[in-house]
Amino acid sequence: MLQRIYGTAWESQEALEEHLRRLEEAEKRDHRRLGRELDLFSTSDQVGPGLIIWHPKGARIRSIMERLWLDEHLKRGYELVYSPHIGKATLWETSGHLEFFRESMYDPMDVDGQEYYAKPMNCPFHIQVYTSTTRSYRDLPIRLTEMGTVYRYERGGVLHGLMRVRGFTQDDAHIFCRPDQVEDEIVGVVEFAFDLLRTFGFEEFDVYLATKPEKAVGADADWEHATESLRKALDRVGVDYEVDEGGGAFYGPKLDIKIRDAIGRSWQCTTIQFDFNLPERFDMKYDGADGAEHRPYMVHRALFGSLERFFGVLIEHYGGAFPTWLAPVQAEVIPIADRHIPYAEEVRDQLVAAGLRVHVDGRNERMNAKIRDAQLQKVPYMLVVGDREAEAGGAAVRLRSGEDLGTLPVADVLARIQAEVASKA
RNA sequence: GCCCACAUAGCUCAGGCGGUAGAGCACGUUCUUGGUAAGAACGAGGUCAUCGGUUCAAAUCCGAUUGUGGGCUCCA
Repeated sequence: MLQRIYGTAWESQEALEEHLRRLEEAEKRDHRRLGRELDLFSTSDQVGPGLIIWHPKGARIRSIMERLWLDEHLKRGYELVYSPHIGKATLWETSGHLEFFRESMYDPMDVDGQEYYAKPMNCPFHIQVYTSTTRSYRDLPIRLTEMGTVYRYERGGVLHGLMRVRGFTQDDAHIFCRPDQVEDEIVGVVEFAFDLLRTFGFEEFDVYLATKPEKAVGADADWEHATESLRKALDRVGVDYEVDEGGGAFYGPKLDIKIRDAIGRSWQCTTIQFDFNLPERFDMKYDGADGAEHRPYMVHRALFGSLERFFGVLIEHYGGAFPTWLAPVQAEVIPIADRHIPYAEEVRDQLVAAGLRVHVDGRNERMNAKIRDAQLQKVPYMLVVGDREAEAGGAAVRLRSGEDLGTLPVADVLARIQAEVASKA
């Protein structure tokens, strides 16, 4: 009989204690625990493992992420598309997914005698946009983006909270361009990625450039050009990276960005991948200046990676204490006694009218309990209102750090929160 | 998918070497109307994950299934 025994060894008592502290810190930040405590999301046995139910507070944060995502993409020349969640077997035969990715796909459903598969990736659909008409070299680059929800069969033992799931939404985009545009496109994507990740509070990154593996499709010259453009782009943007020799996908070289969270853990989110396979399979082309047909370069990229995973990382990074611009509830108005509820609602209405997310704690509890609960919910601003505040037309401001700002006019409270939101601090 | 462990109230857990279960928090009602991290009393809430086996009797023992956690492998 075989028995597995796990153990760890430490050089010193201090090293062990440090390790235990980290474990404890990680447990406090565990997104599954915070997801429940802060009422952000859940999973349900009735729905199925690896399928995420976004609750109002989690969905609030997601919608903020999605708005930012859309604005930034439109600013950067991407065009928004939407595609269906299922597609015919022939589509996945053409794409090669049934040949190479079948074990991650769910069994097909029968629709009028045709087999349809839930999509594990968005690319074939975006390619349909491209191939729906003839393309000129003047049309390129074409950048198509979509919050695309995909379904992948993941083995039971690997599922984990939001980090590894069976249905997830990618902030997907596909860039189709000419060889001479590749480098600038990659620079654009890399800069975009760092901008976006920094906005969400991440400062440290590990970048990996994965090159051609043994088994690969596509011409050597294309691989070289693509890999070179990745290198050059990284140099131009000025980031350090490691080369993962032979670690690319069979269809193209790639660049992965891992982010370091507040307690030093590393998470894979952003991925930028060339694809020499799909353009061939779907016979994508454009008319060149020379009058001949050419194959466009294709780049897949996801910056958040998946919204689910990124949200999980965000929760752990901030330990649930989201910055004000992301916080599902930005301010909790705390009436001291029942008679202050109408005034509390007035304050809330003023702030909500100005676009803030504000809630009144009108429960029959003592102010102390309401403050405690708002603290535990990690609400950035607590606005205590009693006789004095109602009289003065203000609110006593307490921050979740415990700091007491004293009584401020409602207009000042609004200005302060708005400034904080605008700075995304 | 593989190895190991676990599954008792919404949450965190206790108990139960076989005779149908408890606490704290949360929830409801009432009292209280309180000035910066938990006011009080009362109440409701569980076919002890599911299915099957052993037994006079299963929440408890056994098996399977499902789910969860940790690890392996793979990925967004």
